Amino acid sequence: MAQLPSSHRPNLLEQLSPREQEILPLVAQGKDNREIGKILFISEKTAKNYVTSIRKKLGLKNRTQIALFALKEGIISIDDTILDN
Amino acid sequence: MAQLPSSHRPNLLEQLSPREQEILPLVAQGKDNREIGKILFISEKTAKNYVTSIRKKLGLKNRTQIALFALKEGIISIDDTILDN
DNA sequence: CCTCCTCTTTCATATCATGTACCAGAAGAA
DNA sequence: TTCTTCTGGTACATGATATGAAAGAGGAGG
Repeated sequence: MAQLPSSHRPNLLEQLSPREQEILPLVAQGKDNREIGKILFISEKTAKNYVTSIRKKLGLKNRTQIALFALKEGIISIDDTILDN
Repeated sequence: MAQLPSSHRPNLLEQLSPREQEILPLVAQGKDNREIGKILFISEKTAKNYVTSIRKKLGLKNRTQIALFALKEGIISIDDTILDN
C-alpha cells in the first residue's frame, strides 16, 4: 500500500505560510532551533515558534514526527540529511 | 551516489546492546521517552538513558537525527511510522 | 484616504521534555 | 572476580511546547 505524496489529502502543505514552508525542511534535516535561527537570520525563539505552528497545523506531536512527515511527503529526501555531512 | 545501508561503515548497529537496538526503532518512529517506557515496561528515566547512549554511540546530535539515521540504514521503513496511525 | 479585518512575521515568558554528566545496584557471562 | 548489560536515580543545562502579543502588509469597503 505505497502512499502517494499528498494524494487524496487536502494539501496540508498549503496550510503552511511561506516562512513555515521554509522552516519545515530544516527541521526535517535534524537541525535544532539555534541552527535554524542562524540560517534564516531570526532568533532562536522565532524559529521555535514556527516549529510549533507547523506541528500544530500538521497535527504532529514533536519535531521528529515533523521529519518523518516531510520524508513521507517527499518534501525532503533522506539523502538531504544532516547525516551526510 | 546512492548509499548502501551499512556499507563501508564499521557496523554502527553492532555497537548497540540488544536493549538499545530495541529502543532505536521506537525513537525513530517519533515516540517520546514516556511512550517508550510504557512500551518496554521501564521508567522514563531509563528510556532516556538508553537514548543518550544510542546517540553517543552513533555520534548524533538529537533524537530527530536518530530517526533519520534509522531510516537511512533501513532499520525502519517510513511506512512503519507513527504517522500511519 | 481611512478604518477594519486578517494573516504573517517576529520576539517574549513560562512550563515541560529532552539532553548531559554522572552514580550505583542487580544479574548474568566469561 | 571482572566485565557487560539493564535498570533507576540525582542535578543541571539545553531544547521543545504553549501561549501571548506587537508590528507590518494587504485587501474590503466606506
